[in-house]
Amino acid sequence: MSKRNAILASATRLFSRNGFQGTGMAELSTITGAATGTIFHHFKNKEDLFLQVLNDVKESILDQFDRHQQTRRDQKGIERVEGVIAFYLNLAGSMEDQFLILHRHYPYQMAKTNPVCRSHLESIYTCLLDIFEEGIQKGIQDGSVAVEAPRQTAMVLFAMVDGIVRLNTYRVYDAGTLYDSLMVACRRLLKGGR
Amino acid sequence: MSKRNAILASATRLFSRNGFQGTGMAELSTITGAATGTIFHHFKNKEDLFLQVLNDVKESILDQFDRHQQTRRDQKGIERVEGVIAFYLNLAGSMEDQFLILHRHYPYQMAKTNPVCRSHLESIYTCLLDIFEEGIQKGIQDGSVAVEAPRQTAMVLFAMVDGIVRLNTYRVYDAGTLYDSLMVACRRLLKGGR
DNA sequence: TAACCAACCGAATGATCGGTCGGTTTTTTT
DNA sequence: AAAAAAACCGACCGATCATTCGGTTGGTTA
Repeated sequence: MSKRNAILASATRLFSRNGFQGTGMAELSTITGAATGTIFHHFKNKEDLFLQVLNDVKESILDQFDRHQQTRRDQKGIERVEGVIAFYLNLAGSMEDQFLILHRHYPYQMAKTNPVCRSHLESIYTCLLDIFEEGIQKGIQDGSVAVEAPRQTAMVLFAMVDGIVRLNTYRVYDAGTLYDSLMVACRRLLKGGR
Repeated sequence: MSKRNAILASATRLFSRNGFQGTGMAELSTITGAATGTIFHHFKNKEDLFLQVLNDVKESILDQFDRHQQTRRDQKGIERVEGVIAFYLNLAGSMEDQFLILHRHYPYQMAKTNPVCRSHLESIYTCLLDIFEEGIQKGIQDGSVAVEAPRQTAMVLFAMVDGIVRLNTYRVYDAGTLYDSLMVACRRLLKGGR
């Protein structure tokens, strides 16, 4: 692996575990075996490095979901939504570091002043919400979903799923057993009262 | 106001806005007008200061919810839950700094090694989940709520509400218009399929 | 082979960090 | 009023921070 990629990989892990301010270039240098000079040869500063990491996070997450969207196109709307949720929960487990970066506060703080950062975050959330909404829309058409406002419902649904992932990450409570309850809640929410 | 309280108040604001590592004692000294020596006279170090802040956050949030629980005891279960959600959303707006600290990552990281920190966080989440669950239990008894697992449902409900608050804080999307959708989702979720 | 260039190195830099300490002022106690 | 205690001050400390810079290396091009 090239030094540049090694730096990016380790930076992803450090940023996710220790945050932006908690990650030191000296530490990164030790772990990767690259001199500090080398790091700054490839990335113009710490913020630039973080943006590259965020860009990779964006691309890998979007890539995963795009690939998932290609499968099982024959399912009913409600089944697609349930499939997306299951995929989301699974991905949050297998791409822990990437999701942890998104669950930290720093990116959103940086997004206030840095348009590149903001753009990455918007791309990710737009993609995720679109996927949820698409399933809902399809469900409305085939009768498997009964809601009035698809976009808002997609947001509420996303907030719920992502909230569960967070509860699980924080480990204040064991939320690992909540997946079934989450699915039940999803079905009730979409099939609607009455 | 005493210097100690001024330090605590400013520390709450700084920790919530800039995080633990992003908050400097020199900055805190400038803002409060207290010399750095004074800060360390009242708090033995930065971590201790943070724990005091977190303790205040815990006490004020628990106090607010305890007070809210004393009101409208005649309501049906479903109405109580809806009232709690409305109160939660309202509180997240009026106690922005306190909620922001809870939505940051640092406290949960610190909780892994610091039992005092962990205890504060557990108190808060236990209280909140108990309140949600209590409403659900009452609803099951009076027939206004139909779910099978009250505790798990309380967690899912909490994840949903807190997720909406986060979406609103991050401001990647305007979630301010989601409160109605959230209430609809809550009702569907509790009144059940069929 | 000479010139070039990107990758790489690590010592050095100034700024900033959390934290200390000896001393002064203010408040409380007696 | 005297003494004790608590609050407060700010210069100072060593460590660590992100970043710089002059120089070396190894492969590619002219």
